[in-house]
Amino acid sequence: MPYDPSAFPPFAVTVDLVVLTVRRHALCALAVRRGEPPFQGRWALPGGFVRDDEDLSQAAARELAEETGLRAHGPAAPDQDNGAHLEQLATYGDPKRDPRMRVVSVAHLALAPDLPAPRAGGDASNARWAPVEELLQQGGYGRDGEPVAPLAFDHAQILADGVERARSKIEYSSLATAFCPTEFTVGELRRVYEAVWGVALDPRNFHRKVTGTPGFLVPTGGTTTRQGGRPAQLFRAGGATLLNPPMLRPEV
Amino acid sequence: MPYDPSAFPPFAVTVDLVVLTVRRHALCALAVRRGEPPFQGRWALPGGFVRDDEDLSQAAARELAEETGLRAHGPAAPDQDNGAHLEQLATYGDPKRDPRMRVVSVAHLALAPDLPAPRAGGDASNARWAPVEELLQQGGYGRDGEPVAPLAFDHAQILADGVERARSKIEYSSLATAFCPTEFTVGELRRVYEAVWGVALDPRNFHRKVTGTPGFLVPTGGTTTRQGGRPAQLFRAGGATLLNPPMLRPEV
DNA sequence: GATCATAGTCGTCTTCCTGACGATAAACAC
DNA sequence: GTGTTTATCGTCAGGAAGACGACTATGATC
Repeated sequence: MPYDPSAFPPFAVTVDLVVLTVRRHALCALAVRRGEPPFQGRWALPGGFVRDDEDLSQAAARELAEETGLRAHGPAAPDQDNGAHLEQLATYGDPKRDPRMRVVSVAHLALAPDLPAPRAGGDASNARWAPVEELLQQGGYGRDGEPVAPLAFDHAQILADGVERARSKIEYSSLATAFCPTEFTVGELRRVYEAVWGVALDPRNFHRKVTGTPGFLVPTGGTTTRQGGRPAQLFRAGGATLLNPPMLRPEV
Repeated sequence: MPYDPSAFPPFAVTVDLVVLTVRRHALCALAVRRGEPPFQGRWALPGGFVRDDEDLSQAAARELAEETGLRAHGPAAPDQDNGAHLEQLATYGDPKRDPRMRVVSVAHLALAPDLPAPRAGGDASNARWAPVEELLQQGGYGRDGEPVAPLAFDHAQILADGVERARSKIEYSSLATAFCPTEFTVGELRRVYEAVWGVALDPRNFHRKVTGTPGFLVPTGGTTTRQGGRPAQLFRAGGATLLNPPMLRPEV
């Protein structure tokens, strides 16, 4: 693949990942600790260089597998396996976003169920699920009272954009099911919405809405009591990807 | 800005523009004729290399100004001047999308009122507004009976994605006003929706909807009869950017 | 084992929004 | 004036959502 380097400025192209999940009623993102400068020791989004023969989505899927072990499927594919939803988010190319050189980062958004434990090259201390609220508060203090350093590079902005994308997209699509295991209850799905939006939803109206939307949920016949209380029906994600009319996010 | 070329594969980064407008009741996109290989003589989306000191949005705004003379304003800025709306669309990086070398293109979407005549370096024959329907039909025949060559590179895909973005975004935002001049009537705005969606809307329900949504339209006090018939009130775009509840796109 | 707490599920009622469509208003062409 | 075109207001029925009451089926507690 010959080219004339004088004809255009050379760029490094990376993919960065906003991997979201819901743990303990909170929206969490995967963060990895940087092992080398710049921003050594700081938390950052997982990511890496795009290889010479890779498409952008391939690179993102590869990084996702390396960091979490999750297989990815695109926005169009159904939620058959236990993989994560993966889609392109946006591209960030400020000339000064990386002090070393000109780097353009194609950010991707991944939504995963709670199950997997993070693994960054097998070193658990260098990867963690952190509440997005905690990752986004600049210069504040975490739950343990330790001062919180902001994310490396422009990753706070990328994370914020990814969270906003997720928040708006579960309104009009069935994407919230990507946060759930293969089989789940209406209540578990509702808790996903509540965690992502940070609001409380009326269980009765929510139940009516999701069970009344054709193609959204398919009953599996089983029930579970894992949430306590009366046994709940188990559902699988249906074929519908678009919700019409959408799920309404409460105002304030 | 030193870097080690062996540490990562070098990429060329370009911006491509999907510039949409509404002319004669049809959604049209700006196309330029390629003057050199590959795809010499074929129509393509305007675009170019990102410069070494430019942000991506700056590069897109520069290309837009070069091709159309339009000033751009971002998604957040109000529609004060006569500029065009400009936002990032998506990034395309298939390893084989450009036969010469590895090129990653950050596509942007611009929405402009009808006014400007295209100018590609002053040569009008090398730039034109074409109905998107015509640009997207692969291997068909245009209105003049001439065979239509598909757009260069993956630009048909990019254009299709841009059109889809515009179609969905005018549902829940006030973005349709970006297709209108500073002052416009309800009927003109309705014709924008009809052209972008390719459907007919009920004038009475549309009028009730847009005038009843707070912050969407601000009456200027003037009237016009430029559409014929009874004089219509003139409006300016209001401060509201999000439409809640959204404008509903008819099914079928 | 009765009681309680918890979560799930079904209904009702009111309100808001939309789609369908009738009716009137104000310009222009002839 | 008559007809045509576009704008604007009004009415009505149907659907969806928010608020909330009521009942059900578990496990936990006394």
